Amino acid sequence: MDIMAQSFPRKLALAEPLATIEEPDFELIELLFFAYRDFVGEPDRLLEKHGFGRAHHRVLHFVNRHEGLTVAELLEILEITKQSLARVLKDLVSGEFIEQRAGTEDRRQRRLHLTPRGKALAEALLGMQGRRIARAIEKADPASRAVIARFLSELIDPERPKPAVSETP
Amino acid sequence: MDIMAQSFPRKLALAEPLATIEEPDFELIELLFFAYRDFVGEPDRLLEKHGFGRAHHRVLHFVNRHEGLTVAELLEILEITKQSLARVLKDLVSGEFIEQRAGTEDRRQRRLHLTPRGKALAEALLGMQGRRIARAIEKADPASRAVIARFLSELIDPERPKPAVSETP
DNA sequence: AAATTATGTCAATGTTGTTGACATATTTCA
DNA sequence: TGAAATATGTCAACAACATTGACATAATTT
Repeated sequence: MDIMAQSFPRKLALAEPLATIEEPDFELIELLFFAYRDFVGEPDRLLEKHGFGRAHHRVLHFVNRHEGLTVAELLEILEITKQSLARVLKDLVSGEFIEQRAGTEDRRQRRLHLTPRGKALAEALLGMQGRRIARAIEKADPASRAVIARFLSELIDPERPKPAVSETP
Repeated sequence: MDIMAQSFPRKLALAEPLATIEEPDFELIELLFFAYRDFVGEPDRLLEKHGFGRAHHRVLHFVNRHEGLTVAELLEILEITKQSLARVLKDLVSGEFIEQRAGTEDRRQRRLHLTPRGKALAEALLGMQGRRIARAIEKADPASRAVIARFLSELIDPERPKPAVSETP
C-alpha cells in the first residue's frame, strides 16, 4: 500500500440534509508535512557544513530580506524569545555572517546587516528553495501561482498581525 | 513597511538572451514558512495540555492513518531514529493513547494501534488541520485543490520512495 | 531626575533530534 | 538443528533549539 497514493472522500453526507461534515483532507495535510520537510531539508544540509541549524537560516533569511532591521523586529517576525535569538545571533556575528550597527536615530538599537559572507550564504540557501519552488511551479499554468499563494496565505492565522519592518534609515 | 505585502519580479532578463535567471520567489518561500508554522501551531496548543509535542502528533497521526503499522514502518515514514521514536512512543503507550500488539504472522513485530483515547486525540488534531485546510480552500474554485496538491507533491524530493505500509493482517 | 525602551546576559529547564553499543525474542536459512 | 538475520527495546551521551525569569546597561523619553 502506497502511503501517498490514496484518495479520500472529503465530504460526508449525513442524515441531516442541512449539515455537511467535511472529512479532513488527509492528502493535503500529509503533503504539507512531507513538502515542508524536504523544503527545509536541502538547506539544512548546507547549513550543517557551517555548524548552523534552521534557526540560523531563518535569521539569515530575514536579515537578507530586511537589511538593517532591529533585533526587536526580528523577534516579532520569528516569534521566539530574546534568548533563543541571542545564541544564534552570537554564532552568526562571531562567524562574521552578520554585523550589528547602532541605529543612527536611536543608538540603543542594533540594526542587523549581512556581511559579504553572510550574503553569500543567505543567497545560496535562498537559491535552493527558490529553485525547488520554481521546479514545482513551472509545469503548471501561470495562474497556479496565485492560487497557491492565496491558499498558503489563508492557512496563516488571520489575527497574526504582519510585523512591521522599519526602513533602513 | 508590511513584510508580506510586497511583490517581486520573479524573472530577471539578462544580457544573454538565452539565459533566464529565475529570481527566487520570496513570497512563496515566506508563505510556506508562515503557513506551516500556523498549521502546526494550533495542534501544538492542544498537545501541550497533554504534555505532548509535535513528535507525539506525528506518531498519533500516522498510527491513525495506518492502524497496525509496525515500528519499522513508522520510522521509515518519519525518518527519525529508533531512539527518537522510543521516547515519544513510551509516553503515548504509558498514557494509553497507543497500544502495541505483537504481530500475528511475525511475533517480533509490535504493531501500533490507537486506543479510544488516542483515537479521540488524533481526530481532534486532524480536525483542526482539516478545518484550516477547508477554510483555506473553500473560497477558491474546485480545480485549485489539484493545483495545490500537485505543487506540494513537486516540492517533495523525487528520490524519496514513498514508504510502504503493511496491511493490518 | 525618573521612567521607559532596546538590547544583552545569566542560569535553569524541556523537547526533540542524533550516534553507538548492546540485549532479547523471533524468524529464516543453510 | 544451529547460525545468521531481523524487529524491537534500551542505555548513555550529546546537540540544537526552544522556554522562563531575573537582572544589567545604555540610551531615550517624559
